This record gives sequence, structure tokens and C-alpha cells, in this order.
Amino acid sequence: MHSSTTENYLKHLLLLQQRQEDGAPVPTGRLASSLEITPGTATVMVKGMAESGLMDYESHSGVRLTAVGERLALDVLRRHRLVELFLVQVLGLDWSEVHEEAEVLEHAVSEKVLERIDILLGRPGFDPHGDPIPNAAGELASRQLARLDECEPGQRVQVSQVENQDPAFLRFADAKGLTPGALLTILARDAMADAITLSRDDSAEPLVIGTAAARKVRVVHLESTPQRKGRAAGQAGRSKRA
Amino acid sequence: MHSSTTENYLKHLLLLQQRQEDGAPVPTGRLASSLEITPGTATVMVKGMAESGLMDYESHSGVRLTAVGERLALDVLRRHRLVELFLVQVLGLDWSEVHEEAEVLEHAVSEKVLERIDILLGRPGFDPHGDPIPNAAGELASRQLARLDECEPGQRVQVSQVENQDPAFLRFADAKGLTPGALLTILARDAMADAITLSRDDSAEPLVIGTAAARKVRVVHLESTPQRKGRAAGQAGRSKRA
DNA sequence: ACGGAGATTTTGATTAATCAAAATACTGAA
DNA sequence: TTCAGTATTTTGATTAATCAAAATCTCCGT
Repeated sequence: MHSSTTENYLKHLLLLQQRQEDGAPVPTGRLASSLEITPGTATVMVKGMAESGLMDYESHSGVRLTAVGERLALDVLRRHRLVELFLVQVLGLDWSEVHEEAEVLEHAVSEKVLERIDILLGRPGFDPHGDPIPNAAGELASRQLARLDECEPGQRVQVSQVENQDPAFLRFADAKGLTPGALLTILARDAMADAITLSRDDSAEPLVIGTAAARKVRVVHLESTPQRKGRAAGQAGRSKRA
Repeated sequence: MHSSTTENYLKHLLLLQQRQEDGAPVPTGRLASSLEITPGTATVMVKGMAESGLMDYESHSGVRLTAVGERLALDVLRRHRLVELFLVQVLGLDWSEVHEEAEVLEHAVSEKVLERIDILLGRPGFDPHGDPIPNAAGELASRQLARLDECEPGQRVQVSQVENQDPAFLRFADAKGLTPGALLTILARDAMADAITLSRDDSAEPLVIGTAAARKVRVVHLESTPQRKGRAAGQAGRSKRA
């Protein structure tokens, strides 16, 4: 029905819209660079998809998903994120490599297969990076997340999301224990050094990371009493490969 | 590297070659109808793939895989059949529906993911329909199989393969218990009625099926002593959906 | 209000895969 | 051997997706 090309346009536009937060239309140029194609191509394709009712497009102003387009985009996103979690949980791939795999598989898994995966995983709410997985109706859970680089010394937080598909960064985060579910205490923040110091509940070693890296880590605030507890509700666990 | 189109050409040609048995080249028209495309398209594509060293092509005579092409075709076949088995064993899909799914997924699963699936399934030798799965080196197990329609009354056989991707037929076979692993005794063969009568070890009901249907079922002969035993060695079991 | 700078759109070409239909080549029967 | 019938190949067109580069628009700063 829809080519993987159009699915990619829909998915990228959805992600860009979510990032923007304000309901402003996305310039075709942004979409083009997100898809790594030339601006002219994006314009042409967008006009076609607007014709088909998937997007609203206003020349020189930008593009926005219609209700229909957004629904389809959420389907693609659901496929992508469920597949990512499946690859980690069931096939034991490393979370740093599943994004690439899912980029391809998201266009190949049928509704039927996806439903089986969804059941097998227990209808999870979040993918291995902590991104919310749209349910079959296209709804996604939303959470109040803070950026790790903005946390104050003394605060206790739990890692909820790591925003970055770069495998090298994900391997780094994994090595440092900065994966969804990890419990941290902020020890210090040094604006001059552009760094933040924190300790992991399950490690004696304090950890120092730069602000730029910390910015990619999203957390939820906990009551400051350090107490051992299970994973946050709804949080899809990250199981390290066997 | 290779488009799913070229992968399909390779796979279909391999299957046609295997069916032919003699090493004769496959006419482009046969390939075309197997791929459900027009003959002209097949000719054009085949010439291109011959250019790339994947096939040997002689005008008006036919086409044959080169060693390189055959290796690639075996890879595709391996992906297809491993995925089929995975869908049945792990995700619990019905064997009548996995062929269609695998037609798409075979072009999307990476070597890495495939290796995980292979390990998870225990490096199986046969797919849910009893077709052999090439191993990572491209080798496939071969067996001496007889056609059920040619078995003699009194013989005891075990179903090894059901040759037909038609979902309706597969559902029929499943309903009648004619799935790989099933143990049967041939009761009678009636040329006039064009039918064969047999009994399943695990069922009291004798079963009568037409020759055309029986032809699609491949079996191995057993010592005629009816004895309870496990699945044949190397035979991938068919687990019904939960 | 004007003029650039930078973004956006348009245009013309390209590639892969396909079809339809015309042209051509085999093959077997008389 | 010849020719008719069938299979194959060739040719010209089409569609989806893309790029490069030329044309055009917008908007900001003076």
C-alpha cells in the first residue's frame, strides 16, 4: 500500500513535529536533511503526499501531518520501536545495533507478526532506549522527563531514556551503566568544567560525564531517600545480551 | 548490495533449477512465469544479471546460476526458510501463513539477526514444510523422499515434506494431521477412484485423499513394524500455535 | 522600501523495474 | 525443406524516487 519511502517520510515528519513541540509546520528543508535527501526531492515528494491526503503542505511555509498521515506515521513508529525491543529482548542483540536493524525491518513486518511480538513482549510501553511505543490504537504514553545535565547536586533520579541512535554513544552509555532503569545520585555539577558528577546505586565508582553527553540522558526525579526498588512502572527493562 | 528484486530472481531460478534436476538451463519464460512478470522483463533483467556475473545466459536457450549466483540464492533461501520456521516456532504463526510473511522478511533480515535466529532454533535443518534449510555455508541436507501417492498398501511412512505454499491446502493438511513428523500406514490405493486410504498412528479414523493431494506429500519409508517413536533425526518439529 | 542571503521550488535527467506490443528466432509436422 | 505456431527478444513507454542546478521566493537589516 505504502512504499517504505513514504513510510520514512511519514515517520521522520512525525519525529520532527514531536521535537518542535509547537504546532508549527516543518520546513521541507528540515525534512530533507532528516531523510538525508536533497531539498528538491523532499518538495516534490511532499507535494505528492499532500495530494494523497497524508500531509498538509503550504508552499514556502512547510508541511504537517494530517490526521490520516499521523496515524500511519504512528504505525511505522510502533513497528520500529517494537522491533527494536524484540531484537534486544528475544534475540539478544545489543541496544546499540538495533536501531539500524529496525530501520529495515519496520517496513517488512506485517500487522499479524507485530501483534505476536507485542503479545510476546507483554505489550511494552517503551523501547530499549526509553522511547515510548505507540499502542495498536496509535496512542503513546507520555512522561515528564528531565535532562540529566540540568539536574541539581543531591538529587536522586532514574534514567528513563537515552536520546541518541549513535551506536558508539550507546555503547558508551551501556558501559557506564547509563541505561533505562539505572538509579543515580547527582554528586556535583561544574559549569566551568562543563561536567556533571554522579554515582550509580550499583557501583562505587563516581562517574564524571560532560554536559553534552548528559543532555542526551533523560531521567525522572525520585524521592531523595536512596532506597532499593524495582524498575519504574511501565518501564521496559533492558536485558543485557546473554 | 542486491535489491529484493534481484534476490527474487536468484531464488526463483535456484528453485526452478532444483526442480528440473537435469542441469539444463531454465528458459527465461519459465523464470518469468515463476516470478509473475512478463517474459520481456525477465529477458532484460537476466541479461543484466548475467553481466554482473550472477547467471550464465544464452539467448533463446535459457539461463543458469553461476557459482556466485547460486551462493547468493542459497543465502536468500536460507533467510526465507529460517524465517518461516522462526515465525512458527517462536511467534506461533500458523504454517499456512508463514510463506507470505517470509517472502517479505527474507529481504529485510540481516546476517546478524539471522544468526541469532539460527542459534535460537538450534541450527535447524528443515523448515515447517519440511524443506531443507541451507546452512550458513550454503549447504543443504538432502533426503530420499517418496511421494505419498506412490506408496503401496501396507507400507509405513513418516511425512517429511508438504510441497505447496497454498494456505488453503496447508490448512487442510494440518487439519488432517498430514504434517512433517506424522506417522502413517498406507491402507489402500484405488486407481479407479484416484484415491489413497491411510491411517494416522495417532488417530483411529482412516483418511481418504485424492492422488493429486497425496502427490504433494513427501514421506520417508519406515520399517514396517508399527512402533511409537520420536521425531525423525534432524526433523524440525512443527509446534502448533499455543 | 530595498536588496541580498538563504531557503525553497522548479526543471530536466537518471536509474531500476516493469509492461505492451512488435519483431524475431526456434521447432516440429507435413 | 518449409512454414506455422510458439517462445523469446527487442523496443518504446511508464512509474517511483532521486539528484543537480537553475529559478524563485521570503524575510531581515538597513
